[in-house]
Amino acid sequence: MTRAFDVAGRTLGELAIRLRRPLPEDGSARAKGVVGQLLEKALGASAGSRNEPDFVEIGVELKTLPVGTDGRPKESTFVATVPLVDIADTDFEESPVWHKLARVLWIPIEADPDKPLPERRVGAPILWSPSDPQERVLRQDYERVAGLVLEGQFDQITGYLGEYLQVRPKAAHGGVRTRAVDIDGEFEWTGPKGFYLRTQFTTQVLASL
Amino acid sequence: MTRAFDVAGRTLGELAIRLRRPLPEDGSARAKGVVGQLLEKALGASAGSRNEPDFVEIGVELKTLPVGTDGRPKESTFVATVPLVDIADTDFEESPVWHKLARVLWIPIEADPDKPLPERRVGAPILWSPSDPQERVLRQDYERVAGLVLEGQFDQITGYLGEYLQVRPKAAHGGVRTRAVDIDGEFEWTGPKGFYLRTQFTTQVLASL
DNA sequence: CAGGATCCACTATTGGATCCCG
DNA sequence: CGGGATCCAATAGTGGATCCTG
Repeated sequence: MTRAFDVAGRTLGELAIRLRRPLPEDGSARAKGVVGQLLEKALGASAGSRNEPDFVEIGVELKTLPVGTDGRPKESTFVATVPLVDIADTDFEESPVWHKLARVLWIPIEADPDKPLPERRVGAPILWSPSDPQERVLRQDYERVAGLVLEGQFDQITGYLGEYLQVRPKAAHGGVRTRAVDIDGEFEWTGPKGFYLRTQFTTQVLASL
Repeated sequence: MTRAFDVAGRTLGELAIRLRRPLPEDGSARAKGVVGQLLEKALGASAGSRNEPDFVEIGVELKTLPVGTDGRPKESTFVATVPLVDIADTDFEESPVWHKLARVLWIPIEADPDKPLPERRVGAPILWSPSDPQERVLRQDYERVAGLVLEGQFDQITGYLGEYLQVRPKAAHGGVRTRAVDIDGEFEWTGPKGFYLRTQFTTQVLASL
């Protein structure tokens, strides 16, 4: 938290120079993900861990959150890939989704598309855990999807499902196929998918503070 | 209710013929309001009453409600004109808004824009009164507007105000001006306004049945 | 003009598609 | 490919403008 408050108020340009990392001028499609990775470095997150929080020792996941001039999130938040092969074996408590959402350090980032990336400022950090009601809804959303995966109903898994947690494609482009296991244990090809938090939900999280 | 159930399921064309009233073919801008007036005749509403329910004797207001193929309302519902001169003297209980909303006979009407007006069907009637929580919100929305009218803050009265009840222009066109009284008792010119129920709210009303 | 309403241009939302880095 | 995300075309929503009848 000390490190997080230290970067609060600084521009992305300042952070990039300090860390000797390149930073594109514009916040266009060419910059997807770079801000998240810049903040990981800036806060000293353990990089490259799999299905584990960014700060393994303290069980904290780092998430940057693009916010508009009104302070509200502009986009949904990627949480984790949907396991299309072995979701059967993971209860919610043991799922990557829960591991990542149990404790999140939210870092709001200015995201006015007209403002050059280096000039955008980092906001005040928020260390958050789901409330009990929030956890219940997240679990319900997760289990609904898990059930459909188990039944091999991959086509019924669309972005419309889920109150807080939704499922959307997660790939370089729509043509990417990955293997999944249907209810009979047979392989099937389908598009890779990811769990995302709806913007509505992260708006609610920020507003409650 | 007997009359209302009698017209349920019939087409607007059937009603028009029976009542010997003309009915435009298309549901375009040229037909605004005609369906409401057709149903008034069909159900024998007392016509031309001022700030009183359509069925004065039993205190029931008739409202047609355009619904899509999914059965949900497609438009907001006009309730009453905003009194810009003498709202000061009317508490919510004595207001035209409350007089009209205390008991409403909702008549859903098919409103697929591609379907000719005479072919559209009348739905099952719903006799409704606000629940206590609904009434509280309606009162709050009303009183907020009443307060602004009393202060002469006519420009602050926009469609954004109100959870269930909103205020929108009510005139033949934007250039129409009417007289209002400001906080000092002076006359001022402003656009005529009306109270409307948000589509969200009437959706909730229909869904609760 | 008042009562009965809908039209529609614009904004907000969003779900599917896409992009960067190592 | 997996982890970090945003883009954007299409849809849904809404507030101001407008239209009919008597």
